Amino acid sequence: MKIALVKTVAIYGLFLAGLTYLLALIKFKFLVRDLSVEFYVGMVALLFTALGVWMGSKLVRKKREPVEQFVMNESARDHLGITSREIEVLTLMSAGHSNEEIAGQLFLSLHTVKSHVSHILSKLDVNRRTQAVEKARSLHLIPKSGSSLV
Amino acid sequence: MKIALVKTVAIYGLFLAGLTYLLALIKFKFLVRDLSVEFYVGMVALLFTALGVWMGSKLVRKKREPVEQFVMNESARDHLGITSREIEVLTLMSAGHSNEEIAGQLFLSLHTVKSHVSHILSKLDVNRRTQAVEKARSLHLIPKSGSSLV
DNA sequence: GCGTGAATCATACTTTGGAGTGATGCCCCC
DNA sequence: GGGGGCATCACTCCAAAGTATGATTCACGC
Repeated sequence: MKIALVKTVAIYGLFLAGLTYLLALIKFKFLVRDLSVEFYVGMVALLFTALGVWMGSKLVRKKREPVEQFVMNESARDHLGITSREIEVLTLMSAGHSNEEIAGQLFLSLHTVKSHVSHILSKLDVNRRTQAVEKARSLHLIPKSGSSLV
Repeated sequence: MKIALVKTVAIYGLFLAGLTYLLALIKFKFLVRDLSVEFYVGMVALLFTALGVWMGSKLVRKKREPVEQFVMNESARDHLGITSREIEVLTLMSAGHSNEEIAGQLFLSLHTVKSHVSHILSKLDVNRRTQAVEKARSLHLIPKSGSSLV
């Protein structure tokens, strides 16, 4: 994470240096002091401002993008003793599926699904599936609504 | 919204112009062509890059901050014909409350709550409360989980 | 090899949810 | 002043969810 940031900054730094050199070169090769210095400076300022905006937005976006994607809160899961199979059931529950639909999708009997759901409810210390989904989301055991899963 | 953005850009543009003028002035007043042009250009480039980064991050942040807070999707609500009372029930449903609990909190009979819930389900075109909550969230009829409400 | 725990399926039972239908009072609007 | 939508309450019926308890199989670890 931190290394990637430093690398990005370094790359932009090198890019900046190269661009500066190039500009100076162009000035001496082709413009030969004929153009006003103010105009030249203005061009440089514009160019580097644009570069700065680009670089800044790139850095900011790098910092924010990972917030969107889901990472499982493993410690909470382990602490509550919730198994991977229960997470599967929980995920389908959160999509609004009935026990019977979950049974169909996971190739289980309705009994087994009910058993899993019961365990989930007791482990999350709630007594309704809707509450279980709420709690699981707030504990980052399952993604927020709207996220796509396989 | 859009006006504020334009205003911000205009202010930064003016600031840029002023800074350019100031730099040119300084060059002619005090450095008098003694310093190498490359060094001068480098300074300008650095300064304006920094300005660009600042400006860029400012603009990006302006765009992202309001995303956090909840705004009701009025058009969707009106289009589906969902009433304010139904939104109240929906909100409590989304917190995982049972019909009886909702009845208690809103000082209603269980029958009335069931009636509201039925209307909500048919208006949202679903047949389970968990799905209704999912759909209502995705339509921005109710806040995402974790948001605080009165 | 024996205990432990996950995953599976089962039976029996209670509670909650949801569909269908209908009634009443209220307010707004033509 | 009558129709329409909303909010409220009511009753029935069936489906789904949840509780309780327990059996079986399998894998893992000491």
